Amino acid sequence: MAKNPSADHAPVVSNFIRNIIDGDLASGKRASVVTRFPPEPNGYLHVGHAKSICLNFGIALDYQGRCNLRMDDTNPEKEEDEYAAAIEADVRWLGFAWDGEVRHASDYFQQLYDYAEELISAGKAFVCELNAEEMRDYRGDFQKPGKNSPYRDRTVAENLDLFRRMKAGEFADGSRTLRLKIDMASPNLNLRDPVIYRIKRAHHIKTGDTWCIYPMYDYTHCISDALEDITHSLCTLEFEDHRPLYDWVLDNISLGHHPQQIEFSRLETLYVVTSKRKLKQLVDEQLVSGWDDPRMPTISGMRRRGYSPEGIRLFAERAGVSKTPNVVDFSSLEGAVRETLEAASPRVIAVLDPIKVTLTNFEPGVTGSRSAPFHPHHPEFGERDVPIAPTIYIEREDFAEVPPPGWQRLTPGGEVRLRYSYVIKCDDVVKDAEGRVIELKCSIDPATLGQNPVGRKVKGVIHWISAVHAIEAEVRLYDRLFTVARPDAVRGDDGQYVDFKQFINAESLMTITAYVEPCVRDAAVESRFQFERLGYFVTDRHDHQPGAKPVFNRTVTLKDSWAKEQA
RNA sequence: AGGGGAGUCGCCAAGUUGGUUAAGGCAUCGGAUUUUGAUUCCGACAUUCGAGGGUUCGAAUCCUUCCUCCCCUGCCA
Repeated sequence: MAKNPSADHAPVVSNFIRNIIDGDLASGKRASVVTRFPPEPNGYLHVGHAKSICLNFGIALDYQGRCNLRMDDTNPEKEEDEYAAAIEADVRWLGFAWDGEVRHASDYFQQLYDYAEELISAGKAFVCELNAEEMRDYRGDFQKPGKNSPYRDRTVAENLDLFRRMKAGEFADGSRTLRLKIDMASPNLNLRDPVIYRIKRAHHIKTGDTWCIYPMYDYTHCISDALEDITHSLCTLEFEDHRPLYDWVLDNISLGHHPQQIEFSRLETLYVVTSKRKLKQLVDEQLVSGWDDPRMPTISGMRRRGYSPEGIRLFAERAGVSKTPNVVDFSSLEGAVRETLEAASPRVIAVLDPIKVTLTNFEPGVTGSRSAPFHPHHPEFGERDVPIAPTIYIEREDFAEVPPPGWQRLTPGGEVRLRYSYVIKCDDVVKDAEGRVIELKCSIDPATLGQNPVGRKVKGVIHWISAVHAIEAEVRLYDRLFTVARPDAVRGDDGQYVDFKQFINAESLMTITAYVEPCVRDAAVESRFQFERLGYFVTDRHDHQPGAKPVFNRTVTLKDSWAKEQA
């Protein structure tokens, strides 16, 4: 058994696919493991694809096999170079390397064509002239068997001639198809003489205008897999009904290799839509800034949001592989991301919603500052100075005039520790005409820098920043894009699905100006930080420029047991 | 004449040639540590495997009846 989990992979969890592979290796049915990830370049990859990527590439890694990246580009009307490029970038960013060059189903168009002639010659395929509507009618339905096409019994010579003329462009789009001769009475509709070639004059991203006939998915996928020596072809549950066709094609052409298709349940997340069509709608209708808007569940959106590849991989692993519905709350993803960010992110202080605090007994030359580590458990991250001055900002929500029970932060007359600095006491609250707190006058306990006060315990610690030392930064606070768990599955009074777009969270993006430590100004794009007590933030891939006013996206907040308790 | 799948703790998920205490993770709830109400650390968390019946010394695993959910009628993938 060639089980060899790579080091960066957590302990391998058994799943039914691994069991099949173990069995195949043990029995000698397979000598090695070759998988593939086969996206259609008709949109951006999302979190569901991430699971499939992790599964396919992860298995190849663990079994010391290979995994191909193959663009399933058989429908030129929907496919674009932009999508293909994004797919490659996303897979690479997730941390995986495909075997050799990127493959394309279109690389095999000639071979696919030749096998089609082979099937015709063997009397197993025919050129049909039924139009789409007639074909639907002839197909029958769940209750009724279909009827044979009137063109089903043409001679091999006639079929060959017609198919060649289809290829040569002699017929109009949609006027003819090549169909397999299987069984119009099959209870599996996929087997009722499926179409395998259609005429479509469309410019193809790879083959240009070379072809005017294009093969269909069912015919293409199995042959592509076989040509690439794939051993285990992993796909989602909705293809289970297609497996008999996958096998039929390979059993009826002169191609020796026969991969095994294995289906698993697709990953679904709550508070998210993952249909490419709906995601495209959000983009096209400008309800988000693009496919990589940080609120999008696309891989590029998650990347821009600041999610780590490690976190996404951890999430995929935790989601598991099975045939039962795999519905996972999006917060599970956030948890996995948070977990990977905890050890990896330098800490820095930022104040998002400031209240001015005047330190009334500040003494220049006497009141001191200390340096603070960039990570409390990793001294190798280094330290920086956190200067104090007579005027500082603290977070508005760290002060309460009338504190709830259990409050550990600042109150009138109360004490609190300034992170990495002194204990202060609030002596005075200054308000404006509307009664809003605009300033706090506090006094420092000079004996508390780097040491605990004697005779009393100060439990609370809050973050703060010196007003003169702080720099401004644009900070984008993101929240979930939808207000309901299943935005695409809500039914109205008439029982019909209501438009998912009406559940868009109006507060999913809030842009603010925050005060941050000056050391982040020169951070490169996609630098991740933990703003202490607030959460993880990343410099924006597109809008942040080192040296200029920083632009941060909030990746995810810290866990907050206090907030939970209050709720 | 319908076909194909799936039902194990709030969410994932092992376990299925029957063998006796039903893995693990997430979440949750306690408690300890903590100059992040974070992290870390300890501890708790399914007499029960969709329901009923049966076989057996013994069943989540075998038989049987029933219930629920998902997918399939593109010249999309």
